[in-house]
Amino acid sequence: MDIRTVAERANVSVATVSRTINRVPTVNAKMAKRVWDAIRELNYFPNTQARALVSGRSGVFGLIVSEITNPFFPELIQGFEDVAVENGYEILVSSTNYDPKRWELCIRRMLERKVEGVAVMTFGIEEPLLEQLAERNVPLVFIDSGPDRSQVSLLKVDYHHGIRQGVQHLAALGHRNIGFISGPSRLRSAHARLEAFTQSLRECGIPPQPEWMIEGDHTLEGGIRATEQLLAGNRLPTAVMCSNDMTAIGVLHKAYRAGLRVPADLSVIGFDDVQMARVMIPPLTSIQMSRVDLAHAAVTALRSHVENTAPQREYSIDTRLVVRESTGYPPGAMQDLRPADGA
Amino acid sequence: MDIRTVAERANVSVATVSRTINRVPTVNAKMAKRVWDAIRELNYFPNTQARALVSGRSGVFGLIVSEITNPFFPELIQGFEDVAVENGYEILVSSTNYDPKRWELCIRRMLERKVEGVAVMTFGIEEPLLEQLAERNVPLVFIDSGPDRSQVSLLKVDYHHGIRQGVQHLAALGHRNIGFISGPSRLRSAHARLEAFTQSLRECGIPPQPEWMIEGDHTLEGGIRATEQLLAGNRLPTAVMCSNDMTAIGVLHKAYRAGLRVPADLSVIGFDDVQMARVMIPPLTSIQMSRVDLAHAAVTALRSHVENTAPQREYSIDTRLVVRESTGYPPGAMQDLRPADGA
DNA sequence: GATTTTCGAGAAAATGTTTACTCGAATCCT
DNA sequence: AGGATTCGAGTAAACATTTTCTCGAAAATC
Repeated sequence: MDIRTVAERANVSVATVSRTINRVPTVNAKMAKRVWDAIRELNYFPNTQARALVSGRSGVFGLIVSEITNPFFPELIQGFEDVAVENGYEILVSSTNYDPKRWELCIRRMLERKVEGVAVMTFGIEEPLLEQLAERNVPLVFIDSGPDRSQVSLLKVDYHHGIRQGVQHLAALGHRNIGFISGPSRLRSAHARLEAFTQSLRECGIPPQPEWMIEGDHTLEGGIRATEQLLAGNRLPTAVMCSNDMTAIGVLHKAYRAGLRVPADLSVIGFDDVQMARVMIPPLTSIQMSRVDLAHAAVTALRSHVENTAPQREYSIDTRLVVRESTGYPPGAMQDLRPADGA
Repeated sequence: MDIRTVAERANVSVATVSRTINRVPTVNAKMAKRVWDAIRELNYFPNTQARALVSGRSGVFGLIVSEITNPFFPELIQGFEDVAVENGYEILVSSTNYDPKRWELCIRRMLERKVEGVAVMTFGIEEPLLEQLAERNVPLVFIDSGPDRSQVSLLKVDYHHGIRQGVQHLAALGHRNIGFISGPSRLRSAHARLEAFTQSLRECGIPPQPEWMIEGDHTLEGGIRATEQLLAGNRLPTAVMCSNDMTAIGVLHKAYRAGLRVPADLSVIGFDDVQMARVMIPPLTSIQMSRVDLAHAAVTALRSHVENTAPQREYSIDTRLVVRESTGYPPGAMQDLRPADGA
């Protein structure tokens, strides 16, 4: 069944059917009704590929994420899907798993399916591979930083705000010895978070301690390893901030293994505020970065490029501290804030 | 740049280029080389929409999941993506969030993009909506149960094996009072799990206690609520099995809130064995159902339908117990298995 | 060596849309 | 009222492929 069938049934030309479907205003209301009736009766819907072929527009946005199994990303994907579909776009999700081979496949898939724009929501970026997209003038959106070029937008995350809130929170509780487990150092965003941390530390008059700045990799295992490293040192910080929640969960786990009580012996702050943070034991204090905002901004940016309505180059995403129970007074402060029961 | 450009460059006809790309065996090796060279030099790749349009094959498989934010699903999606892409298919993922409105949108998206098959990996199924897919002869795969029709395959999960292992494990530890938090009762799979549980219980000579069979909804909140219900009763079981890991994590959380130690006061077993189970506090004993197996079987089933190579109607997926530390002797057994330190 | 068969490459139709162009009718202006 | 203009619907070209058919040349048969 195709548009011709509908045309015959409605006694109009195929062009009229097409115009009706695409809501071209010149079509007579009476005919439009005939067409819509025919469409409903036949349960017809247009063939996307034919449409895409002739119009040169696939109606698909690509979304590249680091790894779909990190709970941060599903929440992002969900948001992206929702707002994309709402605006009539389909999405093509692909995860790189930090593997260059997969990166290549990813890009290739995007290219083959002729996506109209790609949101690169991974934190590590393989610049040379993205060239292929840029070459073909595919609009792109990045988090934090990307090539400065037309057709490219940036989602600037205000790491500083949330991280400063976190540091101040810890400082207010009396912590002076605060560690940080960063993401992979080659990642700009990981660097930015670390930078925000040390700067916030200085603002609070606390000198950063290099021995407590550990490089993680944004995974559970990375968090566990980093904690081991911390435990192996001669002095332990009383609090540790993490570059993401998975890392923080790894820390929680290793602390439990090592018999360290959180927050009595060690306060922990995560970053992202994934759903799971709420039910960790203890519930994880974390810095929230809204996946919905991120997704919304990404789709908006992409849309504004393809439908070129004054494309904005930068969107800003803010972060804020969510205090739960993985942070408390440092050991020796002679107090324990942990409530007996809560929500 | 299109196939014509390649044809000119290679000095052959477009038909030959097409045949070369599609590896039709009749094309002369020498010409094929010329074509491949041209393709490489031009960095050409075929237009998927045109291809799909004429061949009537989109090369896309749909994947419908319940909710992408339940960690079970991302792992499944990842597996599905991997094996689909490996076989030259693209995937279109959509999540229903248990919302009939979204179900409808889901199906519509699948239909519009002309998917060649759909894996319905959600546990609740909206039969009437799926009619639309069946009508158009789209091959389908379901978990557990679905309409008995040609073009439909089933992934039969052997719940019994894993659940029996779980019950036996608990019984061996000395538990006689075992609760179960099921999924929504209208879900066949939830029912199947509950069934497997009560049967296993009987096999161990333990009479099932209706007051300890609580209906959850496969979410964190459901697990929390179910535990509250359990706590409100006059007798507490010494162990509780859950229909999925999210529920179990909710139980862990609520137990922590209520000051119940796991496993000293209450043993907990999950189902699915999501990645996160390993790092729960304490690490969660769970019944594993391999996402990779599931994904693999789903794609295999779909492929065998579209490439109709003797489509198999049923695939069986097994489950097995993974013992961690959320299970131990029941209170009063005067022993504590919890190790001082571990991995 | 002539006729038939096989083989492989090219020409062209077909796929389901959109959209520029065409063209008749209706409206408008003088 | 008659010509110009506007309006809206239909015709057909275009999109990038695949695939059927065609057809010439080479191979095989007698």
